[in-house]
Amino acid sequence: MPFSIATWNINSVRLRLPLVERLLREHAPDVLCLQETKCPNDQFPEKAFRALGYDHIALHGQKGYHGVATISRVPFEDIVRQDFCAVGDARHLSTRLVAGDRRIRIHNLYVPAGGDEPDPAINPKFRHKLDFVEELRLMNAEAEPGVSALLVGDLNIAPLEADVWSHKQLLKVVSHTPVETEGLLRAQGEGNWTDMMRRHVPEGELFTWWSYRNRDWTVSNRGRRLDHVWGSHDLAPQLETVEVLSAARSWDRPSDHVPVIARFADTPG
DNA sequence: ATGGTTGTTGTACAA
Repeated sequence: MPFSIATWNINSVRLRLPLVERLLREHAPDVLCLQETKCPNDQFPEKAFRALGYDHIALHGQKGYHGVATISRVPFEDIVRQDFCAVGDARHLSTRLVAGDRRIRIHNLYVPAGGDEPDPAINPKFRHKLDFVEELRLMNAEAEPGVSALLVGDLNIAPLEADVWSHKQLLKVVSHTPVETEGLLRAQGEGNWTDMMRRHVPEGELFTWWSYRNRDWTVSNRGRRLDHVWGSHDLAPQLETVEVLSAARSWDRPSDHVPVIARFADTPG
């Protein structure tokens, strides 16, 4: 059985429920990982997802800020919520499910944005972001024997030069500073993760986010790749496609992030 | 160099 997963920073799941429904109707991923739901668990619009065949819903929400949700057609075997940096933020949600002859652990993550000033000595939000990425180094794709792994979400860092519209102009801008990009790539390597988006599109610009602070995002195309799909190495040969739904940036009242969908083939034999 | 927009909440703050 093939397997597909979508990740999307939705920036309020209640406000943009029609957009999420459109994504599920038109692209029908097996699993959808949402970030920035900004929705307490008891107010999550579960009915709308069940109506579309997504009966299995794992939540880690909080009022007003952050919040992640994992929505699935297939049941979860296990659900874990990790409190990164022990500050009580709802920024991580881990689920495990069966897809064909595989078991897959899925980490859904929302890394702190980090504020505007890229100096941890004077900006506590940036300090928090760097600490969060440090903790991410401990998240290993091979942590569970016999279980494949995916790590998706808004990591709020664009690690490669081609992940931003101007490498030079963003070197001192939070999301693309060397301390962040090096930290993220270190976490990726130490955790035995494959960057599935770059496996599919090794070179050239690849963006998933365009600021609201440009009236028309298509004119200057000043994007960044803040959203990611990482997988355990065993899943890499199974990867068929990664699709960045850039068109969603122009949907009615859009999120500033667009969905990313990865599709995997069945294990041969 | 600066300011630009959006969502939630409350008349500020985070992104």
